[in-house]
Amino acid sequence: MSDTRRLQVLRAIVEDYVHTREPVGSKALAERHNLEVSPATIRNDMAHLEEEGLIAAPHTSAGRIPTDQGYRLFVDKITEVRRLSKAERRAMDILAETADDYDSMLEQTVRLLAMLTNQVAVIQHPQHVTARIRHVDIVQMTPQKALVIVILSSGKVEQRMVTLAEAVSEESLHHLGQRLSEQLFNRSSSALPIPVDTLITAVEPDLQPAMAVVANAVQTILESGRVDRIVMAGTANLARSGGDLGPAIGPILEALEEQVVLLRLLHEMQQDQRGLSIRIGQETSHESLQETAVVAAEYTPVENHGTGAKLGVVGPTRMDYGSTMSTVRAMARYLSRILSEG
Amino acid sequence: MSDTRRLQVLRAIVEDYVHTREPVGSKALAERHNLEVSPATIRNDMAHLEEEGLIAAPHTSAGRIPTDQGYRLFVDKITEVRRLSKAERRAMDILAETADDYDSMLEQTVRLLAMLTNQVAVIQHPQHVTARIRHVDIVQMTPQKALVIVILSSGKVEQRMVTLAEAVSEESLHHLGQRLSEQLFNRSSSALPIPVDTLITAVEPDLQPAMAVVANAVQTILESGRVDRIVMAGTANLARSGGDLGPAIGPILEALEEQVVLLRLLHEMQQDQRGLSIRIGQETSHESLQETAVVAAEYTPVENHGTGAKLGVVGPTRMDYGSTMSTVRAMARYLSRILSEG
DNA sequence: AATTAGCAGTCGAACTTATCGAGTGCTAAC
DNA sequence: GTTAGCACTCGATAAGTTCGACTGCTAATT
Repeated sequence: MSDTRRLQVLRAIVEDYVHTREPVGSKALAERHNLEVSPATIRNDMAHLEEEGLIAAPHTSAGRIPTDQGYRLFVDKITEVRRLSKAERRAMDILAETADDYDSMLEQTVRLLAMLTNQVAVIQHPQHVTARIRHVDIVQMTPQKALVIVILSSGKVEQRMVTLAEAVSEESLHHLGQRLSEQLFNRSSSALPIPVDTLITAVEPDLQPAMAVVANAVQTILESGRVDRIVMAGTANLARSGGDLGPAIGPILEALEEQVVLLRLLHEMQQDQRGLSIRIGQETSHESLQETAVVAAEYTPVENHGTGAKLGVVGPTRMDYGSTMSTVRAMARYLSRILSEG
Repeated sequence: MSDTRRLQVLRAIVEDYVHTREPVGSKALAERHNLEVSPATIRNDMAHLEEEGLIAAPHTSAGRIPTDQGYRLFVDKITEVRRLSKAERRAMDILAETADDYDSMLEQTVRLLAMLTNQVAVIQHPQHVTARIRHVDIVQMTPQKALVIVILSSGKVEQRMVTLAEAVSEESLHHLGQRLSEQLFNRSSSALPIPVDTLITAVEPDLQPAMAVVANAVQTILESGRVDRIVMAGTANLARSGGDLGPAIGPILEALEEQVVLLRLLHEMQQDQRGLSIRIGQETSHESLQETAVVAAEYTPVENHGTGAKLGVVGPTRMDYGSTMSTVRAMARYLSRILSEG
């Protein structure tokens, strides 16, 4: 028994099924792919594949479809990560030019990823962990309200409104901002907590209450920066991808809106040697995502592995893994590059 | 012929249909609502209503369902805007406490609105038009890159990365920021364009190229602030609301992701005397939204009518208008209040 | 003029039955 | 290890049937 032909058969099944959305039978396989053997032989192979749990038959008299394990093997051993098409490269290059601020950068990228893959795309907001404090600014909004703004080396700008116990002059606020900037400059945002007490005693007594409020706000900002967030695009692709997922689409959307689920999942996923992390069907270990697969890759502005955030797509298990994988990986590399450049 | 009873019949049809999702017949109506007339009489009324185009029968031998015009009449003349339940009030109050920065404020609100109405909720980002420049800040990121930050009186913080032709010291950048702050302070963000030339000539010659870049960035920021944006939540509710919208859900999601469509629609909608704007079915004049209705209301931090942004929900035409309308209106008022407070 | 009872007629939904054919597994021959 | 042949399975499709919820109309009633 030729073991490699079995894999060829599996590959053929996956490819055909992905393409036609219908269970594929031995005859069709023999015709469409030049395996150079008869349908009967293929049937034997299919029987083996079924025993190993790689494919399954919806009904006795129907063709076979890949199981989650089948897709897994396909993804791990069989498929090759494609090269990008010129059009895809072009789209990315164009994107690079129109990017200005941080948030819209991510937003545009996630849209592009959704378009290119025809799937739901997600990007995890980079965490602050490695970012350093670049500047702190305090702006008076009303006599008793002020906006505390923290700018990080990553280019991210965080803000928070605070209410002061009593009115503080604009100059004083500015002064406080300068103090904070000096004291916290280049401090890693993950080195917590900031020395609030020291900061307070370092200013004139009459400003100490204000400083307390403001310093706490900075602290809160840094903490909330560690909370993950996600930007998403292309949810319409879920529906468009056909009655494929059928009525399950509702729960999937719910799970996606429930960002926590996705974040946990992304967090758990380990990158393989190809620079991709993939979860298929039950591997997502989430009820509503049984019929979906997640293809993700890390992107990091610098070479600090482990803290990098992820980006990826969510689609039906029956997806074109080859092209999805390559697009996701390319997009991750691309985003890393852009972010490193500034 | 009692004209008011006809309306009662219409109301009953709308209510029953919204509740059961099934065409409602004369017999069922006579039983469930105490109209005190026989089914035959109701049939006569229904014939009239059908003539007027307010209801229609899917098949000859089926009950009637309201047409878009039927819903419209129902909304305009019949339904009353309900009061909020205690639970709803509570949810809003809790929200008020957890709000800190601008964006997450809107995000939380839109989620709450989606939850309360069980529909897709949208909030239009407030436009800058009435906001004034509060502060401009420039922070060095790398020797040749700087982040330009504009803080508006509304509390919104806008940012943009710029690349300088040649390295500029941190102090010089700061200096430029101060100049811009002074010159542009309290300038309405809609008063355009800013006097770039004047600003440039007001600084030392060696800083003029940098000033040019930076001033242009500010200009761009102010302009982009006039571009509308939308935050959205609860897309899963679209699917959950049952096969109701059926396969049409895909195009609807697409239309929603295409924010432009929604923005145009919201823009066109005029608020009625109750403080609500509603579009039903074809009134949306958008292909994919034929089966949906939009209920929106303006919210404004201050009493500058006309420039206020809108918030609302998108759902199937077959929705509970009464409760949706009240929730949307309450949320608009609530958001106005929060934003006015700071 | 409005209301009502009665009744014939319509038509989709749901159920039944029959047919068709793609696909399988098995056996025996190559 | 491969292949041809064959009996068998079973879902999908089509066609036919029944059932019942409704309607619209007419004629009687208030």
